[in-house]
Amino acid sequence: MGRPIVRLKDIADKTGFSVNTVSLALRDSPRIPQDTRLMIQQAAEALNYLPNHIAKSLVSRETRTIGLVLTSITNPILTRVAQAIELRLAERGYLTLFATSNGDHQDEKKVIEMFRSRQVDGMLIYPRGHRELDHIRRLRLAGYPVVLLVGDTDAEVDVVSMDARLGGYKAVRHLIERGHSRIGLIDGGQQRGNLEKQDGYIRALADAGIAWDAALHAVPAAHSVMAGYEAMAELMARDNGMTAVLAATDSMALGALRWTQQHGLRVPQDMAIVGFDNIEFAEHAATPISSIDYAVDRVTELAVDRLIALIRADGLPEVEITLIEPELVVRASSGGR
Amino acid sequence: MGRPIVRLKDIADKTGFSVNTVSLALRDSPRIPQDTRLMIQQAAEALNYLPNHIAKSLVSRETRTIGLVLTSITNPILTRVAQAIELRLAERGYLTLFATSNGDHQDEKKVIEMFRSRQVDGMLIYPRGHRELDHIRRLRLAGYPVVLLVGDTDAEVDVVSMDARLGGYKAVRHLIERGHSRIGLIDGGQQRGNLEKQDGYIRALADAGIAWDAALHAVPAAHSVMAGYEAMAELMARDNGMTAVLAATDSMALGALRWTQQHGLRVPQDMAIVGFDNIEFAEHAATPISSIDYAVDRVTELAVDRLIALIRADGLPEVEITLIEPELVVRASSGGR
DNA sequence: GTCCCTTGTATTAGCGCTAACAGCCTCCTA
DNA sequence: TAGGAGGCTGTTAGCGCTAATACAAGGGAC
Repeated sequence: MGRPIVRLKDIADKTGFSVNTVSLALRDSPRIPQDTRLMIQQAAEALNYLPNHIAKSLVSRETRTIGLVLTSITNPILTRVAQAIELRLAERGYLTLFATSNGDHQDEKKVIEMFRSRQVDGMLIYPRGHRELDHIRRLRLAGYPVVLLVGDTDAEVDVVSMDARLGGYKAVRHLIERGHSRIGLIDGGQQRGNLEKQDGYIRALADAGIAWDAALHAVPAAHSVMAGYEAMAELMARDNGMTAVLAATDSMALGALRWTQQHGLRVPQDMAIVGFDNIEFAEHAATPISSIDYAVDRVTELAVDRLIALIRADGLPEVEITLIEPELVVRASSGGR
Repeated sequence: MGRPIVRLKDIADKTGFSVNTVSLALRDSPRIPQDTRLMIQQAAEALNYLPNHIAKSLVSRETRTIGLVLTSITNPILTRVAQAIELRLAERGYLTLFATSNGDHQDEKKVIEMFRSRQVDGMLIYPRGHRELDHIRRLRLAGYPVVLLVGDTDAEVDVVSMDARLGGYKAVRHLIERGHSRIGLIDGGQQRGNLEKQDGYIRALADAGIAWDAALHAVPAAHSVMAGYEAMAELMARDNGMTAVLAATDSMALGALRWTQQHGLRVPQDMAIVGFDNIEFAEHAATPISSIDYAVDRVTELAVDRLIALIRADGLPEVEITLIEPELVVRASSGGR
């Protein structure tokens, strides 16, 4: 490869100053007179000098890099989150190292180790599950700035997240207000806030005096449109009197909608549908789908703010859990407009 | 933050060996006898040692990091590409530094400089446009491994990409075969392969003896569903006798479909629709949409292979342009099945 | 003219690691 | 028993940069 690497030394040789003087001049130190500074800066420009960030990091002990750990991105909302985070971090002068855990606990641990080895200044993590946060807690205790992008009040690590429980609650309450009492749940499995969604669902039902009914509960293997379609088929086959359904992601809600279309059900008259995340395709579906909005901007902004606050902090600040109240966007699929 | 950093020195102090011996032992050098090696490795484990990748990079002159430059991710296909790339690079021991250019030329340049400054081993770039590749060509000439993820045969830089021109050609030929001659084009502007798509469109028409008609051409500002919807409205308002439409992305195709639904047009009888990228939501739309498949797996695999080959290469290998022939997936929106 | 202070610069050390080399044993061979 | 060969480990230097310190020259105050 042999790239032509221009170092401070080369500028020093060219201008006749020492490496240290060049370093100071390029950093606009007042200790170097203006004339000298300009001359050195011009020489640097002429040589097309680019500072070696690696060497700088070794000295300064900060890389200005943060690690973003995601599970596999099947859910479109995660990509929006990732992009928004990258953008906000870039604004603050940080680059984003990116890795996916594939929803596997061992992989998640390995990825975090890699990031540590590369001396990232902090990490934003979508953990695989809520039950296994010990390794992340240890990270925090070791003084590593970490913010989880999903979590609960008992995480013992900083969290900035959409309040999925409240989202589930709001969605179901909305359906109950529209007169539904047999409300299905297409769940998302153990991953990423779905236990909270399920919990919100259960509480809203309970508050209305409606008991949990396993016959109304489906847990597909994936989060895809197809998974939603099949879950809907399964629920309908059970002949459970269902008149409304809540899906843990909009993709699955779209799958459910598709099933109703193909089987001659009218939405919302025969079947009301509510999804999660409020992705673009939910709004523009054949029947626009009501959805719990993810508030990507607020979540990512607060998460990045918090992470940078942790990086700048001295000691080990108190854990802060920020759950953002999500809005329900009512559309035709649940009788809106 | 003051994290407790364990260095080789700490292991050396604990075991009584020198730093160098420790370093060799941890790298399983045959020059260190087995017993010593084991003992040192255990000590390292006990201290929870993690090698400092930054320091290693400074010496080895490789960071095992590659930079991925994307335009803004509104197009869902880009996120799939990004994820697939991250995965393949991870398999080969590389981490992915991630940055978006926002479709701005200056930002693109700045991002590339940042990556250089951070000594990435190579870059994968979705350039903003095809007309401004000079800075990337210079990168290549300076010996930097670069692969473009979109491009044309005259790029003078390595390219691995879907053959968008051929995709456009195939889509239009398909529509012509189904009897259409007034075929609209909802274009994607100058960005990311859309000039090629347009060119394919024009050639297919020309081959069938049909002239280009500006009245059938719309160029929305974005790639969103809404943009497709509005472009469709604009095309229909022109009263141009259009019976089929090709959209440069599936998102826009979905917008076009939505317009037809709201205005009582039957698809495909009154209006055939074909999109690009074959995203999940195209397949499961109210009327499943025909689409040119992106072949994410092949593109990303070949791109990563090529990049790593360039990284390992000695000199400056010949430019290699790989355009992958895309398949047309015919669905109901253009009369399939 | 001495002293001190400022100004501008060079020198040195060190970040954590690797690579090249040097040195000291022990053991074998002639 | 001298001499060499190997095995094992330590020493030194250097990656490109920054920070601390040293130092030389010039200018003022007394």
